[in-house]
Amino acid sequence: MRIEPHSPVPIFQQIADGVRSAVAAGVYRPGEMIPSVRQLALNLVVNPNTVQRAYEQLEREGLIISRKGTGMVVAPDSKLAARNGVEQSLRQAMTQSIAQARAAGLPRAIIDRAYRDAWQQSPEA
Amino acid sequence: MRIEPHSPVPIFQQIADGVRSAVAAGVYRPGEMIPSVRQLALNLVVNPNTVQRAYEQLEREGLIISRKGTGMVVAPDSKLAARNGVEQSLRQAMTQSIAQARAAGLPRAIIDRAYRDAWQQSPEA
Amino acid sequence: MRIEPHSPVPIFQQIADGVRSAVAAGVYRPGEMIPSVRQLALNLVVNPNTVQRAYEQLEREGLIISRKGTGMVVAPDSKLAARNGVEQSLRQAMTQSIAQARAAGLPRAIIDRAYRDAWQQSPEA
Amino acid sequence: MRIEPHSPVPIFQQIADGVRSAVAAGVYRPGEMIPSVRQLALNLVVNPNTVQRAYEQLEREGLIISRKGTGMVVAPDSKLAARNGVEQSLRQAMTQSIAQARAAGLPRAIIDRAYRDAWQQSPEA
DNA sequence: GTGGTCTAGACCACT
DNA sequence: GTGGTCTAGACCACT
Repeated sequence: MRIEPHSPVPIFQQIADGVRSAVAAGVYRPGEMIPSVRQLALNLVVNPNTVQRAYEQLEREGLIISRKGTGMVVAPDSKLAARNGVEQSLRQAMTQSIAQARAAGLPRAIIDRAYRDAWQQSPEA
Repeated sequence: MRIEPHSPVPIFQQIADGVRSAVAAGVYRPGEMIPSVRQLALNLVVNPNTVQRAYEQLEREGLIISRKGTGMVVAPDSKLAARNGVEQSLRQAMTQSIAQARAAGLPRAIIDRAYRDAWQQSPEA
Repeated sequence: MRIEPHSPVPIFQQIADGVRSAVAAGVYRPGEMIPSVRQLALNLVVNPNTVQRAYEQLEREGLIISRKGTGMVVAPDSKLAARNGVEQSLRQAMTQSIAQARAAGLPRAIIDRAYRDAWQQSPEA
Repeated sequence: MRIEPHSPVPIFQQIADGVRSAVAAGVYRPGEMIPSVRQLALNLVVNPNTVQRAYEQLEREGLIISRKGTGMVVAPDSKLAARNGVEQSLRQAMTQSIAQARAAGLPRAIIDRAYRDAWQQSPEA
């Protein structure tokens, strides 16, 4: 997981997105523990409070469960929920991108090609 | 043009994107004037300073030219430049969206469907 | 609104409860502004971050709306929502108190008297 | 006895409350032994240190007495003391709940109904 | 001035 | 060591 410090997307949001994605991909499975607040903060070279905020959001979403003194555990049935969350934000981004492109008068051929090219550039899962 | 005040994308950026898109679509043509800072600020319910910042960015991009005392004019040959700008940001957004979805393990069928659905939801140009 | 710094209830939670209560009571009405983060922090002799956290929670509950550069506004229809929130936490506290008292074998007469006495001690609204 | 791990009330406090309630109810009688630290920790799925802290508090209150090598014994005359402790915390909770509800403008009818409903929901002693 | 995010550093409850 | 809360202080976007 990489943090882009100059992105307009807040760092804590990037962290939450990254962990959600990892849960969706099955990197962390229900019942497993995810990195501790302090550990992940060290890895990402980020303040622990920032990681804490990301984890709080994921707990509100029901993806993880916090246990004092023990750590954070991936919630049961969280994989599907995470996948849905990722798909939802994908759809939102797609819709907005395409709407903007069409508003600017880009022809369908151009947009379709952008989509295909994006596929080829993205790393395989 | 709509402003989303809670988006992580700064408002001035959203405004710049919107105007660029309008130039690309030919809504504003080379030599024509675009809305005054105050006028657009009123329309979007936004502070004039914010519009000002957006216009400064577009001027740096060469899409518009300020004429003292009269206002901002669309630069000659700006339509193609605007189109290219819009396409570029489209490609960037697509690439990032798809990369995120694949990282989360979403299968191609899901992503393709999201793309098709996004097309149907977007208003015709 | 008073903060009890040694209460086990977190300060930010006490602040959120206090503002929710004020909205429910009609002290702040829909469309009106509530004290700024910094102002309330000064009043309560508390760090601005702590107030910020309380306001974030209220925004998630839909009771208030934040506007960058302007301040926080009470949401429309928020009074009823706030009242419901207060009533819900009242019921929860009551249920727990009574359950504990009965578990300890306190007779109904004692519990009823505690309830009546509590009424007399509480200040009129 | 149930522990709510996410309650703002510290776990050791919840445990102390539970044991005090049991003594008040006569579940544990003067001279009898209460569960060992380890045993109760296992039951509640809690760390022994936490139970230890709860017992220390009860010992300070004079409700239980530690006998080296054998365990904790319920103190003589402790039943009445425990009852008084439970009643006192009941009154405190009631007073605070009602004060909060009235501050939020809830009418008496609503509060009375919450009280009656709480009675019906609580299990018989 | 106003909200939003972040760092640095501290203390608490719990394991 | 682990999560949860809080202070002090800074910078950013927006009004």
